[in-house]
Amino acid sequence: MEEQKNFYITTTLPYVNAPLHMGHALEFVRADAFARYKKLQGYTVYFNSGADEHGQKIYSKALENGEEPQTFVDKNFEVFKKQIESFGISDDIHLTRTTNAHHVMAAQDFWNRVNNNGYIYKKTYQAKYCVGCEAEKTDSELDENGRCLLHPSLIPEIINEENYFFKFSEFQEKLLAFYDTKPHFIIPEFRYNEMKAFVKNGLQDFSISRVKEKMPWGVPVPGDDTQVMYVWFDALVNYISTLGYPDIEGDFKTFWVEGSPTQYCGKDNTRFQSVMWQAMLMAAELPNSEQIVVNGFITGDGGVRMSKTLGNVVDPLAIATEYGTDTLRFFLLKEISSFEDSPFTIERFRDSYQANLANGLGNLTSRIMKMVTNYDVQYILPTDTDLAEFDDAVPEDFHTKLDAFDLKAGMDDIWREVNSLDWLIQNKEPFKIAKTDMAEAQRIVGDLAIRLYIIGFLLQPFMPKTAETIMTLVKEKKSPDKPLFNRLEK
RNA sequence: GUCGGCGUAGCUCAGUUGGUUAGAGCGUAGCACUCAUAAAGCUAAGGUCGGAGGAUCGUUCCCUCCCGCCGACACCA
Repeated sequence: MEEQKNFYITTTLPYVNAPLHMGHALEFVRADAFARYKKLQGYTVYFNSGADEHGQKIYSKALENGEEPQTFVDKNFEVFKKQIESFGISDDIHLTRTTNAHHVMAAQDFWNRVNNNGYIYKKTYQAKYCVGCEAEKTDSELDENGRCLLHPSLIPEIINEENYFFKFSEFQEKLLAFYDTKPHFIIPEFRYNEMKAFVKNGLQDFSISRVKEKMPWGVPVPGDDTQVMYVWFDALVNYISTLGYPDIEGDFKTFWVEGSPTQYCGKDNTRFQSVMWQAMLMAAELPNSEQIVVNGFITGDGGVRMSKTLGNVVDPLAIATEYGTDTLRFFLLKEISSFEDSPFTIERFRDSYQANLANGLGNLTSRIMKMVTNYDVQYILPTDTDLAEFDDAVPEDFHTKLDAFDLKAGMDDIWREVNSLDWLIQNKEPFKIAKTDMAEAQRIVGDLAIRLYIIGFLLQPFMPKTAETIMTLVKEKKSPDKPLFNRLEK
């Protein structure tokens, strides 16, 4: 019997107090494309995402709206589901909610496990609190004088409170040893180097709870009803609570232990996923993640940050609505750098759409399929199984690039194939040959149709609807009754 | 401040383990074709490879310095 191939992939869980932005879309679309790619390779895939629904920001926002926090997050979760639908995310995605009863139980179990192993203790935590913001501030949110950036006239209050702490400091050596065994644990490499440097600099214990009196909206700390968990022991545990943890048989075994757990995240999240979460897993004596893939940020023109003030924000939902889900996916996967910061502007988006989809892939499909129908071309298509093993059909290094999470490079390969088919038609001129030698024209067009089919096949993880449309047209020997991608007027 | 990275055609980026004319895609201009969404194809214009100095027979690619940009240096999902 063939060996069972399992694969687990997850995104980070967005906060659901605001609409998803382009960076979220990027993370969802990349993880989804990779999940689809693995499925095509015969893996049984568990694709996880969800919503982080606890914490101060959500609690405050709910109160502002005069709603119960649970009502507020319930409502937002529905909105969230609609939003990721417009990103073309696979139907079989598993969505974890951190307010879900099983997750709450799992977070508490995880806490107990770490606590029983002796890695949790209580001590005084000093937080800086800005009265103007009514929120705790981190050092990076304060200026060089220790003042809040938004309220520089106020001196932040120092709040002393008893919190539970995680003995992060005990994991420096273990983490470094773990990293030594995993040369590609964090992708790209320069992020890995940053994290190694961070760990080598020494680790300090971090606080993992808050006083319930001040912030009741969280998972209760087991055995202490005066405290709730802070984000780490709550949200991060979703990656395994979704798999049925604390049951460590079943899906947990299949996908976390044997499924090469792979986590996508934005670059601001690298440390949480690849250092803190890994130490937490070690403390719980559970297996570590297999790989952390770190995206860059999406910027406005010229690499500047997107902001309402600058008016350069591009809303992924608006793009999906106006141009289609696959077009949004296309741009994110083909034109946004796989690992570095990258600009998304409507002008770039439209330029790329026109060149690669309307004039490129869409037009190519029309011209080939029109000849197929006009010349009554016959051909035999490879089966999907053939294609999966038919290396000649796949651009060289295509799999190597995708396996290294360079999805953009894979897309570039596919478009090289699109361009070469356009070139072949112009170069061989089957439309001229058809006038004198129909058999030869049919042979040429038949080859083109098969190669177009392969493009459709390769495109499945990236642009699932378009891929299906192309494969169906070629299978049924039909020319499209309308353009796949309409040209844009200038 | 410490550590790391980057600066190559209008734009986004490849590349060179130093060696004759520096590449791609998009955009721009021209030619030409007709199967196609007036699309595709061909051709062309466009670069002192951030600046200065050094090592070398020779460097955009090595070394030093300078200028500019970015990231990490913890409690930010």
